[in-house]
This record gives sequence, C-alpha cells and structure tokens, in this order.
Amino acid sequence: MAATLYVGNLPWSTTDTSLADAFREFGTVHSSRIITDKETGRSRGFGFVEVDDPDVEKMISGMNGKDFGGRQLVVNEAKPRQS
DNA sequence: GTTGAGCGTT
Repeated sequence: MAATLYVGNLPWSTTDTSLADAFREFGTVHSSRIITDKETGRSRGFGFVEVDDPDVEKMISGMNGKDFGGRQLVVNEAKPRQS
C-alpha cells in the first residue's frame, strides 16, 4: 500500500526527483510530484509524495520541520482528493 | 532574473 503526503514550504527550485531523494532517506518513496502553476508552469512551492504506509509516521516525524534547500519542510498527511 | 500561504492530475 501507499499513502500520500503533503509537502509545503518548498524552494522554487525543488523538483520531484530532489523531493523523492530527500524522503527516500527516511522510508520508501513510491512516487513524488511537485505542483506547478498551470499558467506559468513554475513550481507553486509545494508538492505530494507517495510513500509506503508503514513508513508514513517516520517520514513525517523525520522530514517535517527539516531543513531542505534552505527552507523548513512542512510535511503532513495529504487530504484525500477523492473518496 | 519576481513570489511564499497552501492540499495535486491523469
């Protein structure tokens, strides 16, 4: 199984790859996506990371508030987009 | 060449 994590306060230069690489240190990362502006195509400063279910707590406690690219990461369980 | 609260797309 996999759970989705919300990640905010990201630097503009953050990519899905760099985000996944950072989270991979605390658990298994299935996939990662940075939300980009539909008009400009630039990063909105937040994204989502799909991680293994048993690793969710470790990812949040390990990455939330952690320094990343000069900014403090904001990690939380993502709200369900659809039921 | 910028910005900074906030929960995304097939």
